[in-house]
Amino acid sequence: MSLEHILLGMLAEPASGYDLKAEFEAGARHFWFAELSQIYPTLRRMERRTWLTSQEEPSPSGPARRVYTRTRLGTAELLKWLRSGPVVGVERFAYIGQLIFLGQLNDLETTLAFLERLRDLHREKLQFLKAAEKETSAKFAGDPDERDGVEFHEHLSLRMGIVSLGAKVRSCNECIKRVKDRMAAETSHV
Amino acid sequence: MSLEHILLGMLAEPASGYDLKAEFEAGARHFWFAELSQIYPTLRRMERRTWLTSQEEPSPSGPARRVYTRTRLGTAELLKWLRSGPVVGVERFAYIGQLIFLGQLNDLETTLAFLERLRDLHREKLQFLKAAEKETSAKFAGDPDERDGVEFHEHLSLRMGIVSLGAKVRSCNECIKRVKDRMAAETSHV
DNA sequence: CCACGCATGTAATAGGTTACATGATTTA
DNA sequence: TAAATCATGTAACCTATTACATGCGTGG
Repeated sequence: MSLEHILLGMLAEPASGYDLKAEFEAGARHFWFAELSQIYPTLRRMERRTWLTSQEEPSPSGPARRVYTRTRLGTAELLKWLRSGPVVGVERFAYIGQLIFLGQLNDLETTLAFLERLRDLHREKLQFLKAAEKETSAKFAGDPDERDGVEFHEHLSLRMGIVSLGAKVRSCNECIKRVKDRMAAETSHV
Repeated sequence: MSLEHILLGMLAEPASGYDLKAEFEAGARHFWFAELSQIYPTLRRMERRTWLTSQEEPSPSGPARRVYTRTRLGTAELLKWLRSGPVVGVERFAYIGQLIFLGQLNDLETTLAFLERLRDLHREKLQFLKAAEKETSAKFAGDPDERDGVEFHEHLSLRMGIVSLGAKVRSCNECIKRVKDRMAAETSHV
């Protein structure tokens, strides 16, 4: 399972399940996501495996927080995962299937609307990543070398997301052009 | 669930579970994948819902085949799904997390090896898609307008995959360059 | 007093993988 | 006769989503 390893990575500093969920919402959302109802039992399981320890802490506002700390064993497991090479799981892109099957409808107007909507969805995510990059690069305006290792790697991951989402937007635009050309060709020689 | 809709789309022509699995292996693999042990019960469920009907057919080689045919109800469901707009599920990219967490190791050699391996994995998939595009575009060398709607849409989906994977390869190369620059900067002013 | 944010969890269900079971026909 | 391909399925398990339950503290 990867969620366990993602949580190990996020637990460089001690945090509660609630904190980790907030981190998914705030920034990690572009590469992973988990519900609280999955996070809580997963943390418990990891504690049983002695990858984590937990302490209950009173909260200034609300019920007691259970704060998890990564153990040496947990850190060792994380390193093992990182050194095992990139984990590229099976990818499932329903919208690519939809695009293919729209051929059975053969209504280019619908295909066009579909592609424009898809482009807008990609564009929204792209804006989010670009905003995040702008925010961090402002901090290192003078000398990008000042970034520490963690910040440098975070920046790499943002660059990856930005380049790859930018291409998705462009690929939608390319397809939109192809559809428009085909529509024009159809009306002209019918 | 999307697998049901993917199968509906693939059943433009009657096919068995075994056939559908083969189609996933051959070409649909770049956007979806399912095991036989998931396909068989799913087809049965769809039949109970009257989206499909099935007939047993003797096989020339091997046990009887259960061939599924899409009903008008199944087709209606497919169209409903297609017209509901692009389905962009939650994306989980473990390797982006790994790249971020490699910052905690802060061993640029390991990051470099990771990125090179990731690029090679993306490149392999890209080669597969490019080969598929070449194969089909050879068929329509003279006039691309000769493609029917199905072939046209299949081509669009290939273009999307090629542009987007190409960008992933490039984003790896960009990151590799950044890592090398940082390594050079480190050795020079230490 | 009610809504909202903080905080933890369980239960039921759905989606997906791995392992196992069965048996026919073809090819080496 | 053994292995490979064809063909269908079940069972156990893991992963993930949705719905539900509980309760504290703060601000309107």
